[in-house]
Amino acid sequence: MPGKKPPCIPSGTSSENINAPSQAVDTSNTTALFKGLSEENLQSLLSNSTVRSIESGREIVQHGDEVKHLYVIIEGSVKTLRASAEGEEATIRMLTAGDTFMDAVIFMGGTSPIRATAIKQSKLLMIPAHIIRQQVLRDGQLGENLLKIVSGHYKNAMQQIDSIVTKTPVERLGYYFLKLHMEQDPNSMEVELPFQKSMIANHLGMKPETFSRALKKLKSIGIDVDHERISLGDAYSLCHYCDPDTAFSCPKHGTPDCKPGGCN
Amino acid sequence: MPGKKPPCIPSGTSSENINAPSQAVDTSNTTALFKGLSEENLQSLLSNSTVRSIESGREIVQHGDEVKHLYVIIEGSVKTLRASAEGEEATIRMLTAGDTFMDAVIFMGGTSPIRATAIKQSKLLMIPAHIIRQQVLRDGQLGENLLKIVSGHYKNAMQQIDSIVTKTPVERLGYYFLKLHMEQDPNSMEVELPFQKSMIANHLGMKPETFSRALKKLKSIGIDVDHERISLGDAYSLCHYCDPDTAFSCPKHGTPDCKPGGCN
DNA sequence: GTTTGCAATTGACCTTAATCAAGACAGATT
DNA sequence: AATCTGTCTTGATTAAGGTCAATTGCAAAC
Repeated sequence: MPGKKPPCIPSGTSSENINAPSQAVDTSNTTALFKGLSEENLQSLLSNSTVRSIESGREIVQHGDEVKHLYVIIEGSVKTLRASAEGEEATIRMLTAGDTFMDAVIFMGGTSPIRATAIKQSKLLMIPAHIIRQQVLRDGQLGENLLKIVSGHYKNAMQQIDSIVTKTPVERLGYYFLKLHMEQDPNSMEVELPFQKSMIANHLGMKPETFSRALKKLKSIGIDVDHERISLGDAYSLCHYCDPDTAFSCPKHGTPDCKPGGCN
Repeated sequence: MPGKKPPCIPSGTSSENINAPSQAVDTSNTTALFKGLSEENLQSLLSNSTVRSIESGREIVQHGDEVKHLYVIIEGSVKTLRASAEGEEATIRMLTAGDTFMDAVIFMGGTSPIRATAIKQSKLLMIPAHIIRQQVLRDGQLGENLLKIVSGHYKNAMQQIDSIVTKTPVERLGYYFLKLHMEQDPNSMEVELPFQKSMIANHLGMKPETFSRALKKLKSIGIDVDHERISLGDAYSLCHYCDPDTAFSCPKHGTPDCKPGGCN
């Protein structure tokens, strides 16, 4: 396997390190991490943190690194993935502003089982791992916030497993679109793909070619994708791909037209 | 899809409910959950808990249930899984004594995205979810313990995703055997399958037939499986299926014979 | 306006694991 | 011992998705 060699360059490269200005971080909508923290505890986190800019494509954390920070994305996007020695990748999460990562890893013990890569020019808030670990013992609210965050990741991972094992590529794609639709704007008939198609394909456990063919099949039921714009035929066209779990948080749930995949 | 109907009978069936005798639970080796808790906080958890026996095959939590307890397995085994309406299942975890479940779910918000089923006659300690949530805010140690547990689950889920996406069935099986080998007894040349083969097959994202054929291939490299006994040809025969992450916690790591899958 | 580069698409082909259908085997029951 | 039951194994076939290779399309760079 020549050619595609896993990058072995030490990270921490051409990136400016600024000392954490607490005003640089919007603590209100940025994250569930800071929710409900006392002013004192919040400051204690922020005053120890730094902000760092990183350019697209750079590795933030490598497989096997000792993880020294919890990261909050201030702007840009990042993906987390597992990569095999053969160069094959399995994308775990794709993140945008407000998301955190390495939040779970710092409680795992041992080195990082995942890699994190910037997929856009990004600005990251870095909170030292030892500060987090220390403060969790004192601040129950922080613990609860982290538990909610990590549990959420776990839930997504379980859905990802489920998708890959039990669903066809077309169904996986439909399900992914549905979730995008719901988190972006459940009333709009347009959805936007927030990431590169090949990256989404990998996240859904399929090859770009298969992704492309799946798009074609969705077109035949009224879901048209032009570049990164998805337009839905009618408001219910994605409902077929719904699962009971997602239905629960859907405004259309209960409507006569709501027939999630399994109920028929 | 006739025949295999998803069970829609309310749970909470023929199961004896005993009021939590704290001496019924071995708090020392049972769980990471209780580790380092003050006597007072531990008692506060246990005094509110109940113990329940459940027979093999019974549902403990169904998809969509509101989850009212965190469960600790005192004896027996349990699996957690996601099931589609078509009757297809994706096994997430397979648990034995000392393991906890619904630990993450109670922090997710909403109803349970997974099902839990007893796969052996089991005895469970049930700690009310509201007690846990409440106590996390007061007891940082409990929060840390839960974070470690849930992060561990997340890590396993990521490895599961990775396995299914990037590895062949034989590799997945080898990897699974390796992990069994390491957690059971890294020095023994014998490993025991703790679960039914068809269940392991599902957990690894393959059909029982494929599992069976994978066993055959492993036999040709000296890993022989007779019923639930796995015997290894030599101590390093599973090393080929190792990943850098697992290598890290392997006693053989660093040995000249240690060549994890990717290093060659 | 042309060129270059990358992502996405399309088609032809092939590999792999799922499917379907028997058959083997062990453990329990009588 | 004989039957039954469920699990596992084995073989033949199929279909889904991967692979390979060529092409399109767009956007940035020249």
